[in-house]
Amino acid sequence: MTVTVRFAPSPTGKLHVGNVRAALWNWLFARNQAGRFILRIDDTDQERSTAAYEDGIRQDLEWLGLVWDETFKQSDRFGEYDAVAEALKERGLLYPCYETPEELDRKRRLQRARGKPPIYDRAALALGDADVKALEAEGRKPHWRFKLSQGEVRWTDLIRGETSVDTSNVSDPVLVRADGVYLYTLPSCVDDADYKISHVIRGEDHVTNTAVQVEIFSALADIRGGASAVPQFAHHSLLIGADGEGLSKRLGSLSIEAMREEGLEPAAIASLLARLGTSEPVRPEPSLAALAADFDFAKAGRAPARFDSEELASLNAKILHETPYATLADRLAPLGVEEALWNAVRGNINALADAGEWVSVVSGAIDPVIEDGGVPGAAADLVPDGPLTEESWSSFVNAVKETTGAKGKKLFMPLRLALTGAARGPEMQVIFPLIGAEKARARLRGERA
RNA sequence: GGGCCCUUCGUCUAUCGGUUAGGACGCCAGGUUUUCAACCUGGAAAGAGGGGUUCGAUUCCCCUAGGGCCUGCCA
Repeated sequence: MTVTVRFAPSPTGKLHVGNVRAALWNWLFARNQAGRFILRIDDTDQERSTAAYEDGIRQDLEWLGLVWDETFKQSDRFGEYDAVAEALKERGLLYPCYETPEELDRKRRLQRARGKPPIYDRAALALGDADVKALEAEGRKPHWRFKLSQGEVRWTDLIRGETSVDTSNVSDPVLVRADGVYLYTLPSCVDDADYKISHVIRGEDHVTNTAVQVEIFSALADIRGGASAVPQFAHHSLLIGADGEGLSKRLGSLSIEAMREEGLEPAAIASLLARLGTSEPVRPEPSLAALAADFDFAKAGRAPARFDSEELASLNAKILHETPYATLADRLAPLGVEEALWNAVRGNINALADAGEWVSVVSGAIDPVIEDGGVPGAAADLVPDGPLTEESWSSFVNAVKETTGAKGKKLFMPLRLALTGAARGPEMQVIFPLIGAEKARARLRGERA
């Protein structure tokens, strides 16, 4: 059986670290198993779904390199859902309820106040024909709930091991809203079955949903007469913030779009999210292939893992440090960064855009920083003539040392400041020849050059 | 309130009753770079607390504490 997985975002918001981790794990598992990765857009709620969010999601996934083998939208499949819903109604597994949201809310409050779990009381099941007529006469439209077995649902979770949920602790889920909109539960099962999804990989926030959906898969198999096609499940732990608090409340700054705009490399994001919370050490991996190669559910931990954006920043720098010019040429060239400059500065930058700042140092004009004219002034006359090489720097510095008597930091820092205008940067040995003798002399004299 | 899950260095984790409790990242120190970064070497650093079970518990059981998730006509 070929492995088929899906990532199913709702286009009602942006992708963030949490859901992109689910996408990544699905993608990596598919790649590891030579399987297929499907992108499904869960847009049954046409009111809340927007084309802009959908485009954004696709753009983010492509940027990360999570290419899909197939994609579809749930809004194109209402006919399938309708057919299943009708069949469920015929079997009495999908029943109409007439409570308003306010009434349901009141019931739940009451149950809590009495120390009882807020589980739907199935009052609608006791309604007679006359009751229903009266309700409909009031103008009420029903919403539809799936009748749970109220038994134990078990599965062997690829991450959590033997897992069971007693569905008597769960309210019968609403599958269809009063306005006719399908909630995510039913379409998801229908699609998973129709697209032969073999593994459902998602966060542990879906564990109870899984129990419910396992029952729906059974009903589905019953309706369609085939063997039950319940996928395998893998529920990964969720991410929490570096401070140990849940991530869900403040995902704004953690959107993939924001990270892209900050200049983070997709490989850095993937390197962290693929292995955070696993026993595999997080290390910079420039390619998704390497991450896919050792992807294994057995390495996943069950405890929530902390997501730290500083860790991401440091991974980003390390990945840049080892990336050759050719790989990034299409992004570096527009910044005016040529290969020699890239090789000179890449070990010293945190974000790709930082390389652009060195362009003006080597080929543009900068204002030199002269704190004490002594060393630079003497050095200006000692800059060798002609083209500079990597050897030029040490002979130049030695000459300055002999002339001025300065050494160590007092020798070096004034030269760096005058020549580059900054207190830190790549090795002067490589940056000096790129600056060239002419600019070097001018800057050492304190002139803008 | 109820249900489920979790708890080993700062962080992610290994250990499947007997270990000097290992690794990675970070941190600290030294080296190197005549500076910073990078790099190299070394070092410090952990079983939440309390009860059991056992010859022996980080490991198995219970309680407590702490954390996460669910408890929607969201996904």
